[in-house]
Amino acid sequence: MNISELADELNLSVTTVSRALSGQGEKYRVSKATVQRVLDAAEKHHVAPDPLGAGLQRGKLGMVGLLVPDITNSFFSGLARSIELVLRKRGMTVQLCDTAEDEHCEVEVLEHILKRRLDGLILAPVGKSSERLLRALESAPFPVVIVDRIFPEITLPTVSLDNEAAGRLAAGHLLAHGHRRIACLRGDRESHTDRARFRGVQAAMQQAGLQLDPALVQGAGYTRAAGVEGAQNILSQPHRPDAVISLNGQGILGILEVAAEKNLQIPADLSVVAFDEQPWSALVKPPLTTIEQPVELIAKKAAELICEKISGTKPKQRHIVLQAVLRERKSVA
Amino acid sequence: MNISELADELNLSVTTVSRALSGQGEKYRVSKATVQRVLDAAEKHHVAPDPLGAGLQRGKLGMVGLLVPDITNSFFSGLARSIELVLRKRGMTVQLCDTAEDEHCEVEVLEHILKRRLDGLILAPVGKSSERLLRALESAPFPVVIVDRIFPEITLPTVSLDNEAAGRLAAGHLLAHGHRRIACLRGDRESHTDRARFRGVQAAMQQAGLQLDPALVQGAGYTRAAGVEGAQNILSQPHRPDAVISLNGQGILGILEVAAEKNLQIPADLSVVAFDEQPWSALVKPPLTTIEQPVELIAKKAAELICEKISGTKPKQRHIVLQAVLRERKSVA
DNA sequence: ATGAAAGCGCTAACAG
DNA sequence: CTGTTAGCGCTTTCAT
Repeated sequence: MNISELADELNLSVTTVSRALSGQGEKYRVSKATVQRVLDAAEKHHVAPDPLGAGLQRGKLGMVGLLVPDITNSFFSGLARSIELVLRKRGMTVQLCDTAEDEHCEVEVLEHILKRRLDGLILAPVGKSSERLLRALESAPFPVVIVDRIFPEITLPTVSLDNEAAGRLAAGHLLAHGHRRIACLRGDRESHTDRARFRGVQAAMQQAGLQLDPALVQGAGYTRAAGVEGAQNILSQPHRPDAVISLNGQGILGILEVAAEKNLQIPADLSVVAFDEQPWSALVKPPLTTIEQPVELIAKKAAELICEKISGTKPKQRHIVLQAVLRERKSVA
Repeated sequence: MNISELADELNLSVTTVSRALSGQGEKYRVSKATVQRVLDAAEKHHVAPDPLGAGLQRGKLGMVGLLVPDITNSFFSGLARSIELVLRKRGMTVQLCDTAEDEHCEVEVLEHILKRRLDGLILAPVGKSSERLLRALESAPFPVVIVDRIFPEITLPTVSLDNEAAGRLAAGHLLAHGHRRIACLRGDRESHTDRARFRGVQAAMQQAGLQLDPALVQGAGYTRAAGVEGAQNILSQPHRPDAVISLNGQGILGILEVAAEKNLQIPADLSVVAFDEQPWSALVKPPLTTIEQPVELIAKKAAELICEKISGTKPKQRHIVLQAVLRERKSVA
C-alpha cells in the first residue's frame, strides 16, 4: 500500500497525506486532527512514503556512499560504524563499497557510483591520486568529502589526521626512550598520508641530530602481505634496528609475524610503535604502544561535513585536521 | 544529463536510447549502428540511466540491505566485504546498517528499513528472536536471508555454520589433549547459535564421560565487556579450569585480557580454543588455536541466495549449513 | 527498426 | 485548511 491508496481510504488527497507524513503539516496548515488521522492510518497499515518516488521528485534519495579501501581493517570498520550511526540519526542511509586497496578497482567503483544517484559520498581513497581518479572526482554530480588518505591535488573538503605531527609523536617517543637506530615500515609511498607521517618521523630524527638509515625504511602498500615483506626486509638487515615504527595499521601484523619467526623479543630486542589502535592492541604480549587516531571524531566530522554540503550550508572549515594520541603500553623499552 | 536529453542530442526517442543502454537492443531489434551510436554518446557524456527513474518504473532499485550487529567484529566485516563484492559483480549495491549488538536498535532499524525500498535484505541478527523482530520480518515486502545467528522460529532461508559440530570440534580437540576441566565462555544464551555451539561442547564432554562444571560456564553477550566479565568469572574460580573455549569471536578478547591480568600463561596454565579466526589470531603469543568459519563461503551463499530470491528463482536449498575448521596453533597443550 | 504515450509514487507550485 | 495538477527519469506496451 502506498500513500495514494492511503489517501483514498481516508478520503483525502495524496497531497494532504504526503504533507502530514513528511511533517510539513504545520507549514501547510493541515489541521492537527487530519495529521493525526493520517499518522494513525499510516502506522496501522505500515505505510511510509516510498523513497524512490520521493527521491525522484526531490532529486535526493537520502543516501550517501561510503567508499573504503578495506572494511576489514579495523580503522575503516570503526569509521563505517560511526559514520553510519551519525547519518542514520539524520535519516540517511549508507551505501558501502570496498575497493580492496586496489587503485584500479577504486576508479571503476567510483565511476560506477557517480552514475548512480547518491546525495553525497564519503571517500577514503586507496591513497594514490591517479589522474583518472581526480577526473572522476571532479565530475561528481554530488558533494564529496575525503577522509583519512588525502592528497594535495585535492580541493574537496577533507577530514584527516595531522599525520606529520603523528609521525613526530611516534619517533619522539622512541627517541625519548633512548633509541637511535629506528626503522620505519611505510605504507604506500605515493600516498600523501604515508609521506606526511614519514616526514614527521624524519623531522623528529633530525631534531635529535639523527638520520634514518635508508635500509631501515621499507614497506610499500597497505595490504598485510606488503607489511610482511617490509618487516622481512627491515628485520633481515645485518645491523638490526633497535626500534621500529609501523606507519599504518596493517604493518604491525607484518612486524609481529616476522619478529615471531625470527624469535625477536619485544621490547627487549626490538621496540615497537604502531599506528592505529586495534581491538587487540592491548592484548598481545607485550601490549602495544600505539598512535591512536580519533576514529569516532573523524567519522563524526566527515558525516557532518557531507550533511552540510548536501543541505547547501557553507561548511565552516573545508579542511579538518585532527590530532593523534600516543597510547603508551609495553612495546617500547 | 539524462537519457532523454541524450535522445534529443541524437535525434532519437528516449525509448530507443533506453533500449540501447539497457542491452535490450537485440530484443527490440534496434539496429547495431544505432546501439553503437547511443553507447558512444553515453560514454562521452557520462550518461547512464538514472537508477531512481528506472527503479521506480521497475519496482526494483538494485540494492540489498546488510544488517549486522557489529561491523567492527572481523567476522562481520569479512562477511560484508565478500557480500559486497559478490553483489557488486551482479550490478547490485549494498546498504549497510550496524545495530550495535542491540536488540532494540535492531528492531528499530529493521522497521525503518522495511519501509524504505530495497530489493532484499541479508540479516545477521543480534541473536535473540523477539516477537517484534519476527513480526517485522514477516511483513517484509522483499526477500530476506538470515546469516550467522539463526533461530528456530524462523522459516526464512538461512546460511549458517553447523554450530553444534563446531562446538564438538572445539571440545573434542581439548579432550584429545587430555584436558578434563574445561570452561566455556558463552555469548548470548538466548541465541540459537550460542546454544548450538554449547550443545556441541556438552555432547563431546558426555561422550568422554565428563560433564561441564556449571561454575565454569560463564558469559552473557557478544560485546567485549561481556567477554571480560565472563572470563573474569571463569578465571576467578577457586578450582581453576585447565582449558577454556570461547564460543564467539569477542570472548577471546576477554580471556586474553583477564589471563594477562592474572598472569596466567597460555597454554601452560590454561589452554584456549577460540571461535572465529581473526587477523591477529596467529600473531599473539602463543598463536591461537581457533575454530574458523568459512566466512567467504557464507557470504557467497548468502549473496547467491538473496539474488535467487530476488530474481524469483526457487533456491535449491532453503537452509544452507556449512562446516567449521579447526586451525591448530599453539594455545592448546 | 523506431516512436508515442502511459504510468511507477511522490512532492510542490498553484489554486481555492 | 485542502485539492488539482504537473512532472521528476525511466521502462514498457502498443503503434507504425
